Amino acid sequence: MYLRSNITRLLQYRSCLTKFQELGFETIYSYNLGMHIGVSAEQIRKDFSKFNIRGNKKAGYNIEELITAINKIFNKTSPQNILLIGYGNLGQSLIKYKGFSRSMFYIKAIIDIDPSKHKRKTTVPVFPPEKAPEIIKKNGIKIGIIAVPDIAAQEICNMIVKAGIKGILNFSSLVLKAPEDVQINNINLGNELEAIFYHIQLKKKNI
Amino acid sequence: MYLRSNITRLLQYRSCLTKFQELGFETIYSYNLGMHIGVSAEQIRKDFSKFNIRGNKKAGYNIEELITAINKIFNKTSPQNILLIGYGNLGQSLIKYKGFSRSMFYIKAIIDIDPSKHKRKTTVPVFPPEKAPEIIKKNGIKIGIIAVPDIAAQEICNMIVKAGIKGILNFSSLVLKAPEDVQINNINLGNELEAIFYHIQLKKKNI
DNA sequence: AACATTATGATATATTAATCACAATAAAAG
DNA sequence: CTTTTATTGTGATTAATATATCATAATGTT
Repeated sequence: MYLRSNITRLLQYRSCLTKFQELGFETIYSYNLGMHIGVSAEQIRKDFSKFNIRGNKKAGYNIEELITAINKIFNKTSPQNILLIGYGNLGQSLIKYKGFSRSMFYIKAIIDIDPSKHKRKTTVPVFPPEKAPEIIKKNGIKIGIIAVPDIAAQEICNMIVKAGIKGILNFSSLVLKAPEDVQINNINLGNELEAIFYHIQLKKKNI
Repeated sequence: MYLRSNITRLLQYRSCLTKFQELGFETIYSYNLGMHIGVSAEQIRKDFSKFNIRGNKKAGYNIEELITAINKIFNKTSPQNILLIGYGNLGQSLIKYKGFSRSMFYIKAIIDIDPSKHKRKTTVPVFPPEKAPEIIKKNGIKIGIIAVPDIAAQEICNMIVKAGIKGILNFSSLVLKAPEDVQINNINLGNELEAIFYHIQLKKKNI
Protein backbone atom coordinates (compact mmCIF):
# COMPACT_ATOMS: atom_id res chain seq x y z
CA MET A 1 0.00 0.00 0.00
CA TYR A 2 1.13 3.47 -0.82
CA LEU A 3 -0.31 5.31 2.11
CA ARG A 4 2.76 6.98 3.53
CA SER A 5 3.45 10.53 2.59
CA ASN A 6 6.86 12.06 2.87
CA ILE A 7 5.99 14.07 5.95
CA THR A 8 4.62 10.99 7.71
CA ARG A 9 7.91 9.34 6.95
CA LEU A 10 9.86 12.29 8.31
CA LEU A 11 8.11 11.83 11.64
CA GLN A 12 8.90 8.14 11.56
CA TYR A 13 12.51 8.91 10.79
CA ARG A 14 12.62 11.21 13.77
CA SER A 15 11.39 8.64 16.24
CA CYS A 16 13.73 6.03 14.83
CA LEU A 17 16.63 8.48 14.98
CA THR A 18 15.83 9.32 18.57
CA LYS A 19 16.04 5.65 19.35
CA PHE A 20 19.44 5.38 17.69
CA GLN A 21 20.61 8.46 19.52
CA GLU A 22 19.60 6.95 22.84
CA LEU A 23 21.61 3.88 21.93
CA GLY A 24 24.68 6.08 21.57
CA PHE A 25 24.98 6.36 17.80
CA GLU A 26 26.11 9.67 16.38
CA THR A 27 25.81 9.08 12.65
CA ILE A 28 23.67 6.90 10.44
CA TYR A 29 23.67 5.84 6.79
CA SER A 30 20.62 6.14 4.60
CA TYR A 31 20.81 2.42 4.02
CA ASN A 32 20.76 1.73 7.72
CA LEU A 33 17.85 4.01 8.53
CA GLY A 34 15.90 2.65 5.57
CA MET A 35 16.30 -0.89 6.81
CA HIS A 36 14.81 0.02 10.17
CA ILE A 37 11.88 1.99 8.77
CA GLY A 38 11.21 -0.34 5.89
CA VAL A 39 11.92 1.97 2.96
CA SER A 40 14.75 2.07 0.45
CA ALA A 41 17.94 4.04 1.01
CA GLU A 42 17.16 6.13 -2.07
CA GLN A 43 13.79 7.02 -0.62
CA ILE A 44 15.43 8.20 2.58
CA ARG A 45 17.96 10.32 0.72
CA LYS A 46 15.32 11.76 -1.56
CA ASP A 47 13.12 12.69 1.37
CA PHE A 48 16.01 14.47 3.04
CA SER A 49 17.09 16.06 -0.19
CA LYS A 50 13.62 17.44 -0.78
CA PHE A 51 13.79 19.30 2.51
CA ASN A 52 17.38 20.38 1.90
CA ILE A 53 18.85 18.15 4.54
CA ARG A 54 22.39 17.25 3.51
CA GLY A 55 24.54 14.40 4.71
CA ASN A 56 28.24 13.81 4.59
CA LYS A 57 29.49 11.71 1.73
CA LYS A 58 31.14 8.61 3.01
CA ALA A 59 30.24 9.47 6.62
CA GLY A 60 26.46 9.42 6.38
CA TYR A 61 24.18 11.71 8.34
CA ASN A 62 24.75 13.21 11.76
CA ILE A 63 21.82 12.05 13.84
CA GLU A 64 21.55 15.13 16.01
CA GLU A 65 21.62 17.42 12.99
CA LEU A 66 18.96 15.28 11.34
CA ILE A 67 16.63 15.52 14.31
CA THR A 68 17.17 19.26 14.55
CA ALA A 69 16.48 19.64 10.85
CA ILE A 70 13.28 17.60 11.05
CA ASN A 71 12.11 19.58 14.05
CA LYS A 72 12.75 22.73 12.08
CA ILE A 73 10.59 21.48 9.23
CA PHE A 74 7.75 21.03 11.68
CA ASN A 75 8.53 24.43 13.11
CA LYS A 76 8.56 23.37 16.70
CA THR A 77 9.84 26.74 17.75
CA SER A 78 6.94 27.67 19.96
CA PRO A 79 4.29 25.67 21.81
CA GLN A 80 0.91 25.52 20.12
CA ASN A 81 -2.39 25.95 21.89
CA ILE A 82 -5.27 23.72 20.88
CA LEU A 83 -8.99 23.74 21.52
CA LEU A 84 -10.69 20.51 22.51
CA ILE A 85 -14.37 20.27 21.66
CA GLY A 86 -16.27 17.55 23.47
CA TYR A 87 -15.59 16.47 27.03
CA GLY A 88 -17.18 13.05 26.97
CA ASN A 89 -15.29 9.81 27.37
CA LEU A 90 -12.97 10.43 24.50
CA GLY A 91 -12.36 14.07 25.37
CA GLN A 92 -11.52 13.22 28.95
CA SER A 93 -9.13 10.57 27.71
CA LEU A 94 -7.39 13.06 25.48
CA ILE A 95 -6.95 15.49 28.36
CA LYS A 96 -5.22 12.80 30.37
CA TYR A 97 -3.07 11.72 27.46
CA LYS A 98 0.42 13.14 27.95
CA GLY A 99 1.65 12.60 24.42
CA PHE A 100 0.46 15.96 23.16
CA SER A 101 2.60 18.02 25.51
CA ARG A 102 5.58 15.91 24.56
CA SER A 103 5.05 17.35 21.08
CA MET A 104 4.56 20.84 22.51
CA PHE A 105 0.83 20.93 21.89
CA TYR A 106 -1.27 22.15 24.78
CA ILE A 107 -5.01 21.97 25.19
CA LYS A 108 -5.81 25.50 26.24
CA ALA A 109 -9.57 25.17 26.68
CA ILE A 110 -12.38 22.66 26.41
CA ILE A 111 -15.81 23.19 24.90
CA ASP A 112 -18.80 21.12 25.95
CA ILE A 113 -22.52 21.60 25.67
CA ASP A 114 -23.29 20.09 29.08
CA PRO A 115 -23.62 22.92 31.67
CA SER A 116 -22.74 20.61 34.56
CA LYS A 117 -19.25 20.25 33.12
CA HIS A 118 -18.57 23.99 33.13
CA LYS A 119 -18.53 24.09 36.90
CA ARG A 120 -16.27 21.10 37.40
CA LYS A 121 -12.85 21.79 38.76
CA THR A 122 -10.60 20.68 35.95
CA THR A 123 -7.01 21.47 35.07
CA VAL A 124 -8.23 22.83 31.76
CA PRO A 125 -11.32 25.07 31.91
CA VAL A 126 -14.56 23.93 30.24
CA PHE A 127 -16.74 26.42 28.38
CA PRO A 128 -20.09 26.32 26.56
CA PRO A 129 -20.07 26.19 22.72
CA GLU A 130 -21.03 29.83 22.30
CA LYS A 131 -17.77 30.84 23.96
CA ALA A 132 -15.68 28.98 21.37
CA PRO A 133 -15.24 31.80 18.81
CA GLU A 134 -14.09 34.23 21.48
CA ILE A 135 -11.59 31.74 22.92
CA ILE A 136 -10.23 30.88 19.49
CA LYS A 137 -9.74 34.50 18.52
CA LYS A 138 -8.37 35.68 21.85
CA ASN A 139 -5.75 32.93 22.01
CA GLY A 140 -5.04 32.76 18.30
CA ILE A 141 -5.79 29.04 18.36
CA LYS A 142 -5.33 27.39 14.97
CA ILE A 143 -6.01 23.73 15.72
CA GLY A 144 -9.14 22.10 17.11
CA ILE A 145 -9.80 18.54 18.21
CA ILE A 146 -13.35 17.42 17.53
CA ALA A 147 -14.42 14.73 19.99
CA VAL A 148 -18.18 15.20 19.94
CA PRO A 149 -20.88 12.76 18.82
CA ASP A 150 -21.31 12.46 15.04
CA ILE A 151 -24.58 14.32 15.13
CA ALA A 152 -22.92 17.51 16.40
CA ALA A 153 -19.62 17.29 14.56
CA GLN A 154 -20.38 19.22 11.36
CA GLU A 155 -22.05 22.07 13.19
CA ILE A 156 -19.09 22.45 15.56
CA CYS A 157 -16.75 22.26 12.60
CA ASN A 158 -18.53 25.10 10.86
CA MET A 159 -18.43 27.24 13.97
CA ILE A 160 -14.75 26.85 14.77
CA VAL A 161 -13.68 27.22 11.16
CA LYS A 162 -15.61 30.46 10.96
CA ALA A 163 -13.79 31.59 14.08
CA GLY A 164 -10.39 30.99 12.51
CA ILE A 165 -9.45 27.35 13.08
CA LYS A 166 -7.22 26.09 10.25
CA GLY A 167 -6.59 22.50 11.29
CA ILE A 168 -8.85 19.84 12.76
CA LEU A 169 -8.16 16.48 14.29
CA ASN A 170 -11.51 14.78 13.82
CA PHE A 171 -12.44 11.85 16.02
CA SER A 172 -16.02 11.67 14.79
CA SER A 173 -16.77 9.13 12.10
CA LEU A 174 -18.20 11.73 9.76
CA VAL A 175 -16.40 13.19 6.79
CA LEU A 176 -16.42 16.85 7.71
CA LYS A 177 -16.93 19.47 5.07
CA ALA A 178 -14.76 22.56 5.30
CA PRO A 179 -13.00 25.05 3.00
CA GLU A 180 -9.93 23.88 1.09
CA ASP A 181 -7.53 25.77 3.32
CA VAL A 182 -8.60 23.86 6.42
CA GLN A 183 -6.54 20.74 7.04
CA ILE A 184 -8.61 17.91 8.47
CA ASN A 185 -7.10 14.65 9.72
CA ASN A 186 -9.41 11.87 10.79
CA ILE A 187 -8.95 9.29 13.50
CA ASN A 188 -11.58 6.70 14.20
CA LEU A 189 -10.49 4.11 16.69
CA GLY A 190 -13.41 1.79 16.08
CA ASN A 191 -12.89 1.92 12.33
CA GLU A 192 -9.20 1.16 12.75
CA LEU A 193 -10.06 -2.05 14.56
CA GLU A 194 -12.66 -2.95 11.96
CA ALA A 195 -10.16 -2.39 9.19
CA ILE A 196 -7.57 -4.50 10.97
CA PHE A 197 -10.09 -7.27 11.48
CA TYR A 198 -11.08 -7.12 7.83
CA HIS A 199 -7.47 -7.43 6.70
CA ILE A 200 -6.87 -10.35 9.04
CA GLN A 201 -9.73 -12.25 7.49
CA LEU A 202 -8.60 -11.32 4.00
CA LYS A 203 -5.12 -12.60 4.65
CA LYS A 204 -6.51 -15.78 6.13
CA LYS A 205 -8.43 -16.43 2.92
CA ASN A 206 -5.49 -15.65 0.68
CA ILE A 207 -3.42 -18.50 2.10
CA MET B 1 -4.60 13.21 -1.85
CA TYR B 2 -5.03 9.58 -2.59
CA LEU B 3 -5.09 8.24 0.90
CA ARG B 4 -8.48 6.60 1.07
CA SER B 5 -8.74 2.92 0.42
CA ASN B 6 -11.98 1.31 -0.58
CA ILE B 7 -12.53 -0.26 2.82
CA THR B 8 -11.94 3.05 4.57
CA ARG B 9 -14.61 4.49 2.31
CA LEU B 10 -17.01 1.68 3.13
CA LEU B 11 -16.79 2.59 6.79
CA GLN B 12 -17.39 6.22 5.91
CA TYR B 13 -20.38 5.24 3.82
CA ARG B 14 -21.77 3.35 6.76
CA SER B 15 -21.61 6.23 9.18
CA CYS B 16 -23.11 8.57 6.60
CA LEU B 17 -25.86 6.06 5.85
CA THR B 18 -26.64 5.69 9.53
CA LYS B 19 -27.06 9.44 9.68
CA PHE B 20 -29.48 9.39 6.74
CA GLN B 21 -31.36 6.52 8.29
CA GLU B 22 -31.78 8.46 11.52
CA LEU B 23 -33.18 11.32 9.49
CA GLY B 24 -35.87 9.01 8.16
CA PHE B 25 -34.56 8.25 4.67
CA GLU B 26 -35.07 4.74 3.33
CA THR B 27 -33.25 4.87 0.02
CA ILE B 28 -30.34 6.81 -1.38
CA TYR B 29 -28.80 7.40 -4.80
CA SER B 30 -25.12 6.94 -5.46
CA TYR B 31 -24.97 10.55 -6.55
CA ASN B 32 -26.44 11.70 -3.27
CA LEU B 33 -24.18 9.62 -1.05
CA GLY B 34 -21.18 10.65 -3.10
CA MET B 35 -21.93 14.31 -2.58
CA HIS B 36 -22.00 13.87 1.17
CA ILE B 37 -18.80 11.85 1.36
CA GLY B 38 -16.95 13.81 -1.26
CA VAL B 39 -16.43 11.14 -3.91
CA SER B 40 -17.98 10.61 -7.34
CA ALA B 41 -21.14 8.60 -7.90
CA GLU B 42 -19.19 6.17 -10.06
CA GLN B 43 -16.74 5.61 -7.23
CA ILE B 44 -19.59 4.79 -4.88
CA ARG B 45 -21.16 2.35 -7.32
CA LYS B 46 -17.83 0.73 -8.10
CA ASP B 47 -17.06 0.27 -4.42
CA PHE B 48 -20.43 -1.39 -3.88
CA SER B 49 -20.10 -3.42 -7.04
CA LYS B 50 -16.71 -4.72 -5.94
CA PHE B 51 -18.28 -6.17 -2.82
CA ASN B 52 -21.31 -7.45 -4.72
CA ILE B 53 -23.71 -4.95 -3.26
CA ARG B 54 -26.52 -4.32 -5.76
CA GLY B 55 -28.88 -1.40 -5.94
CA ASN B 56 -32.19 -0.92 -7.64
CA LYS B 57 -32.13 0.76 -11.02
CA LYS B 58 -34.10 3.92 -10.96
CA ALA B 59 -34.78 3.56 -7.21
CA GLY B 60 -31.23 3.70 -5.87
CA TYR B 61 -30.04 1.77 -2.85
CA ASN B 62 -32.01 0.70 0.20
CA ILE B 63 -30.17 2.20 3.13
CA GLU B 64 -30.90 -0.57 5.59
CA GLU B 65 -29.75 -3.23 3.14
CA LEU B 66 -26.60 -1.23 2.48
CA ILE B 67 -25.74 -1.02 6.15
CA THR B 68 -26.40 -4.72 6.62
CA ALA B 69 -24.25 -5.53 3.61
CA ILE B 70 -21.38 -3.37 4.86
CA ASN B 71 -21.60 -4.92 8.31
CA LYS B 72 -21.43 -8.32 6.66
CA ILE B 73 -18.26 -7.34 4.83
CA PHE B 74 -16.67 -6.50 8.16
CA ASN B 75 -18.09 -9.71 9.57
CA LYS B 76 -19.69 -8.18 12.58
CA THR B 77 -21.34 -11.44 13.42
CA SER B 78 -19.67 -12.00 16.74
CA PRO B 79 -17.96 -9.72 19.26
CA GLN B 80 -14.17 -9.72 19.13
CA ASN B 81 -11.93 -9.84 22.15
CA ILE B 82 -8.84 -7.68 22.18
CA LEU B 83 -5.73 -7.51 24.30
CA LEU B 84 -4.49 -4.14 25.49
CA ILE B 85 -0.81 -3.90 26.24
CA GLY B 86 0.24 -0.93 28.32
CA TYR B 87 -1.83 0.58 31.08
CA GLY B 88 -0.27 4.00 31.26
CA ASN B 89 -2.06 7.22 30.45
CA LEU B 90 -3.00 6.17 26.96
CA GLY B 91 -4.01 2.67 27.95
CA GLN B 92 -6.25 3.93 30.72
CA SER B 93 -7.83 6.34 28.27
CA LEU B 94 -8.55 3.54 25.86
CA ILE B 95 -10.22 1.48 28.57
CA LYS B 96 -12.57 4.34 29.33
CA TYR B 97 -13.29 4.98 25.68
CA LYS B 98 -16.69 3.54 24.86
CA GLY B 99 -16.32 3.62 21.09
CA PHE B 100 -14.81 0.15 20.86
CA SER B 101 -17.78 -1.66 22.33
CA ARG B 102 -20.04 0.24 19.96
CA SER B 103 -18.13 -1.60 17.24
CA MET B 104 -18.38 -4.87 19.17
CA PHE B 105 -14.73 -4.94 20.18
CA TYR B 106 -14.07 -5.72 23.80
CA ILE B 107 -10.83 -5.38 25.70
CA LYS B 108 -10.63 -8.74 27.44
CA ALA B 109 -7.40 -8.26 29.36
CA ILE B 110 -4.66 -5.73 29.96
CA ILE B 111 -0.92 -6.36 30.11
CA ASP B 112 1.41 -4.09 32.04
CA ILE B 113 4.88 -4.49 33.41
CA ASP B 114 4.20 -2.52 36.60
CA PRO B 115 3.34 -4.99 39.43
CA SER B 116 1.40 -2.35 41.37
CA LYS B 117 -1.17 -2.29 38.57
CA HIS B 118 -1.89 -6.01 38.78
CA LYS B 119 -3.50 -5.62 42.18
CA ARG B 120 -5.68 -2.66 41.29
CA LYS B 121 -9.37 -3.26 41.19
CA THR B 122 -10.19 -2.59 37.55
CA THR B 123 -13.11 -3.59 35.38
CA VAL B 124 -10.66 -5.34 33.08
CA PRO B 125 -7.98 -7.45 34.77
CA VAL B 126 -4.31 -6.44 34.48
CA PHE B 127 -1.63 -9.10 34.06
CA PRO B 128 2.18 -9.13 33.80
CA PRO B 129 3.76 -9.50 30.32
CA GLU B 130 4.71 -13.13 30.80
CA LYS B 131 1.03 -14.01 31.06
CA ALA B 132 0.26 -12.57 27.62
CA PRO B 133 0.86 -15.69 25.49
CA GLU B 134 -1.37 -17.78 27.72
CA ILE B 135 -4.18 -15.20 27.66
CA ILE B 136 -3.96 -14.82 23.89
CA LYS B 137 -4.10 -18.54 23.27
CA LYS B 138 -6.77 -19.32 25.85
CA ASN B 139 -9.14 -16.66 24.54
CA GLY B 140 -8.24 -16.98 20.89
CA ILE B 141 -7.45 -13.26 20.79
CA LYS B 142 -6.41 -12.07 17.35
CA ILE B 143 -6.00 -8.31 17.84
CA GLY B 144 -3.70 -6.45 20.19
CA ILE B 145 -3.47 -2.76 21.00
CA ILE B 146 0.07 -1.63 21.73
CA ALA B 147 0.09 1.37 24.04
CA VAL B 148 3.51 1.00 25.64
CA PRO B 149 6.50 3.36 25.44
CA ASP B 150 8.47 3.18 22.18
CA ILE B 151 11.36 1.44 23.86
CA ALA B 152 9.23 -1.61 24.72
CA ALA B 153 7.01 -1.72 21.65
CA GLN B 154 8.98 -4.01 19.34
CA GLU B 155 9.66 -6.56 22.05
CA ILE B 156 5.97 -6.71 23.00
CA CYS B 157 5.07 -6.97 19.33
CA ASN B 158 7.36 -9.96 18.86
CA MET B 159 5.91 -11.68 21.89
CA ILE B 160 2.23 -11.30 21.03
CA VAL B 161 2.77 -12.15 17.37
CA LYS B 162 4.52 -15.32 18.41
CA ALA B 163 1.53 -16.12 20.61
CA GLY B 164 -0.88 -15.81 17.69
CA ILE B 165 -1.88 -12.15 17.36
CA LYS B 166 -2.68 -11.32 13.72
CA GLY B 167 -3.60 -7.64 13.95
CA ILE B 168 -2.08 -4.77 15.86
CA LEU B 169 -3.26 -1.25 16.53
CA ASN B 170 0.03 0.46 17.29
CA PHE B 171 0.04 3.67 19.29
CA SER B 172 3.81 3.79 19.65
CA SER B 173 5.69 5.99 17.21
CA LEU B 174 7.89 3.15 16.03
CA VAL B 175 7.46 1.28 12.80
CA LEU B 176 6.98 -2.23 14.09
CA LYS B 177 8.47 -5.15 12.26
CA ALA B 178 6.31 -8.24 11.96
CA PRO B 179 5.61 -11.04 9.47
CA GLU B 180 3.64 -10.21 6.31
CA ASP B 181 0.49 -11.87 7.58
CA VAL B 182 0.22 -9.55 10.57
CA GLN B 183 -1.82 -6.44 9.88
CA ILE B 184 -0.46 -3.39 11.66
CA ASN B 185 -2.26 -0.05 11.75
CA ASN B 186 -0.54 2.92 13.32
CA ILE B 187 -2.01 5.80 15.24
CA ASN B 188 0.16 8.53 16.64
CA LEU B 189 -1.80 11.38 18.11
CA GLY B 190 1.18 13.69 18.49
CA ASN B 191 2.26 13.07 14.92
CA GLU B 192 -1.25 13.80 13.66
CA LEU B 193 -1.13 17.22 15.24
CA GLU B 194 2.34 17.86 13.89
CA ALA B 195 1.21 16.88 10.41
CA ILE B 196 -1.83 19.13 10.67
CA PHE B 197 0.32 22.00 11.85
CA TYR B 198 2.74 21.43 9.00
CA HIS B 199 -0.05 21.50 6.43
CA ILE B 200 -1.50 24.66 7.91
CA GLN B 201 1.80 26.44 7.48
CA LEU B 202 2.21 25.03 4.00
CA LYS B 203 -1.19 26.30 2.95
CA LYS B 204 -0.46 29.68 4.46
CA LYS B 205 2.67 29.99 2.33
CA ASN B 206 0.92 28.86 -0.84
CA ILE B 207 -1.52 31.74 -0.75
C1' DA C 1 -42.43 4.23 -24.24
C1' DA C 2 -39.74 7.44 -21.72
C1' DC C 3 -36.63 8.10 -18.24
C1' DA C 4 -33.47 8.01 -14.53
C1' DT C 5 -30.43 5.26 -12.39
C1' DT C 6 -27.42 1.35 -11.80
C1' DA C 7 -23.53 -1.51 -13.42
C1' DT C 8 -19.46 -1.68 -15.59
C1' DG C 9 -15.85 -1.29 -19.01
C1' DA C 10 -12.43 1.57 -21.07
C1' DT C 11 -9.34 5.19 -20.93
C1' DA C 12 -6.87 8.87 -18.98
C1' DT C 13 -4.69 11.15 -15.13
C1' DA C 14 -2.34 11.64 -10.70
C1' DT C 15 0.33 10.17 -7.10
C1' DT C 16 3.66 7.57 -4.96
C1' DA C 17 7.24 4.52 -4.68
C1' DA C 18 10.76 1.19 -6.60
C1' DT C 19 14.62 0.59 -9.41
C1' DC C 20 18.49 1.72 -12.01
C1' DA C 21 22.19 4.61 -12.92
C1' DC C 22 25.95 7.44 -12.14
C1' DA C 23 28.45 11.69 -11.05
C1' DA C 24 30.33 13.96 -7.03
C1' DT C 25 32.94 13.79 -3.08
C1' DA C 26 34.57 13.18 1.63
C1' DA C 27 37.05 9.87 4.13
C1' DA C 28 40.17 6.26 4.45
C1' DA C 29 44.01 3.73 2.92
C1' DG C 30 48.30 3.30 1.06
C1' DC D 1 49.83 13.15 -1.93
C1' DT D 2 47.35 9.90 -4.61
C1' DT D 3 44.27 6.31 -5.08
C1' DT D 4 40.60 3.76 -3.56
C1' DT D 5 36.22 3.34 -1.75
C1' DA D 6 31.83 3.94 0.18
C1' DT D 7 28.26 6.96 0.40
C1' DT D 8 25.53 10.88 -0.87
C1' DG D 9 22.70 13.46 -4.24
C1' DT D 10 19.83 13.24 -7.90
C1' DG D 11 17.96 12.31 -12.48
C1' DA D 12 15.56 9.04 -15.38
C1' DT D 13 12.65 5.29 -15.96
C1' DT D 14 9.38 2.03 -14.65
C1' DA D 15 5.80 0.16 -11.88
C1' DA D 16 1.98 0.13 -8.75
C1' DT D 17 -1.99 2.15 -7.04
C1' DA D 18 -5.81 5.09 -6.85
C1' DT D 19 -8.95 8.18 -8.82
C1' DA D 20 -11.43 10.77 -12.47
C1' DT D 21 -13.86 10.83 -16.61
C1' DC D 22 -16.35 9.16 -20.34
C1' DA D 23 -19.36 5.99 -22.34
C1' DT D 24 -23.00 2.93 -22.66
C1' DA D 25 -25.80 -1.10 -21.90
C1' DA D 26 -29.16 -2.87 -18.71
C1' DT D 27 -33.21 -2.30 -16.23
C1' DG D 28 -36.76 -1.05 -12.84
C1' DT D 29 -40.12 2.77 -12.34
C1' DT D 30 -43.21 5.95 -13.88
